[in-house]
Amino acid sequence: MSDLFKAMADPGRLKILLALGGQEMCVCDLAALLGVSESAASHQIRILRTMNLVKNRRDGQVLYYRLVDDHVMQLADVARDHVMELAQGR
Amino acid sequence: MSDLFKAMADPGRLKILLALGGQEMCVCDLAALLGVSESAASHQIRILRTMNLVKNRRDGQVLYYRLVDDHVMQLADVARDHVMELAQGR
DNA sequence: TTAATATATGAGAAAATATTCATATAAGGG
DNA sequence: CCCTTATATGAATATTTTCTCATATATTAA
Repeated sequence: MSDLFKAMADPGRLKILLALGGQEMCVCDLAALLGVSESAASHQIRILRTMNLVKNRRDGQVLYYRLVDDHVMQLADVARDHVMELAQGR
Repeated sequence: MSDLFKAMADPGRLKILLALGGQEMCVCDLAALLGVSESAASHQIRILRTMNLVKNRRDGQVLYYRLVDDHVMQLADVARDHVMELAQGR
């Protein structure tokens, strides 16, 4: 379980996951989204792949990534609630 | 949001949080639970305190820690589901 | 088959995190 | 008061993680 949270614990990886909740994206899109090199984006998405949070589909030269299931979005929803409630309380 | 996941991304901190879901515990209990020094446990719980995941109550010399709200347990439940489903699928 | 593009990966440098050890604070008991 | 216990914290070290750069693989186009 802590590995799952670790996968979501990096701001870049979390951005990737949230983006993939809305649509498929390739590595180059993700690199642009994060403002990092494609190599760095590839290293990050490899972690998400290794942990079975995302899977891909090849279309020609391009690999399109998406979430494997809905748990990531559920986790994000709860986390958002938590953060919003904290922000309220001050 | 990624900070919240980061707090839960360390196996020791996650153990602490899960334990505190069931009952209040002091630092020395937590150190024993994790099998680490009380100093190390204190450093870890400070992170959880700083991130507003736990709060404490003093009773004499002892500080009893507990979760601030139910979000942590909700996150743990979803994470558990995810991990179990993965384990099924192979 | 060669060249070009997209992605993956290994090795090492750089950055972040955890642990240990020493010391500090806070409370209670003699 | 001093002593003990519980916890906190700072600094240094140890460990882990992320990024960069070079190179490898896969696919398509020429």
